[in-house]
Amino acid sequence: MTVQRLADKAYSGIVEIIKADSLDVGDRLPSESRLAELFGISRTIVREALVRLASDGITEARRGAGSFVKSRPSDRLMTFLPMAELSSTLGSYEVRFVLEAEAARLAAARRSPEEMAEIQFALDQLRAAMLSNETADAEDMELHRRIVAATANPAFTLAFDALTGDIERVMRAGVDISRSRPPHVLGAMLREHEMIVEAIRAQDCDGAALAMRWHLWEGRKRLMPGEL
Amino acid sequence: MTVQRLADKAYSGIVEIIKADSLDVGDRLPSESRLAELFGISRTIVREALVRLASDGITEARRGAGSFVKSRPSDRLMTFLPMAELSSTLGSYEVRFVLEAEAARLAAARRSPEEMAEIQFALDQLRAAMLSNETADAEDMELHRRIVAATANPAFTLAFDALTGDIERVMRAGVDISRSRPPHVLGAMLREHEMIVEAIRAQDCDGAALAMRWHLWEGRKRLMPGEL
DNA sequence: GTACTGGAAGTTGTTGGACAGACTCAAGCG
DNA sequence: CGCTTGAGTCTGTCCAACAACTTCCAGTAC
Repeated sequence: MTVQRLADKAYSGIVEIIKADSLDVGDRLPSESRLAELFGISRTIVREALVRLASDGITEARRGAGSFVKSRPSDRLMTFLPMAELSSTLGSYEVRFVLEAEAARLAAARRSPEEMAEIQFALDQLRAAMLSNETADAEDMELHRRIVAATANPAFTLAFDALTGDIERVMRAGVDISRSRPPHVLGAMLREHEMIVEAIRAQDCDGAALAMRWHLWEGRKRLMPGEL
Repeated sequence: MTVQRLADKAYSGIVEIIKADSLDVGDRLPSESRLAELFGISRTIVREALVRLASDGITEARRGAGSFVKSRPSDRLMTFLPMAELSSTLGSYEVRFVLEAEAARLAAARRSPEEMAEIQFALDQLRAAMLSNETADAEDMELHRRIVAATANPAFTLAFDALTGDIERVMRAGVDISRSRPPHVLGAMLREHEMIVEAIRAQDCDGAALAMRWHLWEGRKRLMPGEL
């Protein structure tokens, strides 16, 4: 895929160092000069690798002090996947239950004629693929995505893309799901939070869901008082 | 927050160029030397910015040819937001309703003592921040994230991070929420899809949600027959 | 003994120049 | 017209140096 430039090798080399020496979060990496010497490349290239590592949130450079581990890359490469493989396919369904069921409801309410046509087309494609091929994963996914898209709510699509692993789409979409801050009704907000936490502590499932729904509803009202 | 190093300025400068000159996907950027001259900095620093832009999937460098636009940053910064600004903050709430309410329910059921302690800690932090500062957005977000994390389901966390714009975390997580294909019970599967589409066509909201839930449930049973 | 000061050493940030390898494009040749 | 060739351009890599900053310790003042 990617051409293995020297900077790429340096990148994985540094990741390797973090894993092999089991450097913890906050630990200091060898200096740029040292790494350059170690890999037999120039410091310039080591810097390029470090810039990318920093951009990926794995390391952090402090001028005059050194580069430090910010989050361990092994967390995603080793610990995370194997352990959670099963539970995440299962877990993915868990999320899709609530997400896509609601998306289907909204799609039914809001779909435009054009979106309906696209959904129908995706269904036809799926039918054709199923009859001819053995697998029709792509068509299946496409139909689901069309339905989600018909909610006319980009946030739904965003969540769906994230769940189905379409990271590229996620990045291309609106990243700043604006975090506009509500006015200072801090007291009420804090109380709502406390109610949620209390329900979770008490393992009161319905109570927790209800409190969260209430909190989000109030937050939305605070954010845009006009809208209903 | 971030110290404005020269490379950071170069990064936004290049983004600015792409937007201002409305460079399209596939168009070529000015050469590194030209950019260096333009910004009044050395080529090395321009390269650092380009490395990050490439790592972010915005540009792509081809040796001997130049750097090219791979995906327009304006798509997320300009085109997307202004049009959908209101609807996406509102829309974000719509999704969070269903997602976080269910997350709170699961968190209540599954939280470990450690996770409960973390949730409590986040709440304390939020309280402290609210009393001292004007804004406590970060603490608010952190509390919500802790609750979602207590579902013990990485897919929930993934969707949450995507919705709150924490793309870095999304990418760091396990990207391949494996798309293991169910065995070929194609006939049943197709019929379920048709029911969903039919409900959406008829604008039968509850029917659509129900059909989708049914479909996902059956799909999960097909995927792992043992698990209930 | 303790607290402050100063400086030396080490590290990242930035610069300018240099060369190799790869691509582009057009002039020139068959 | 089609192909080759070569000049010009561009990215990839290296080097040597200086600036700005942090860390740490020795030495001094109290």
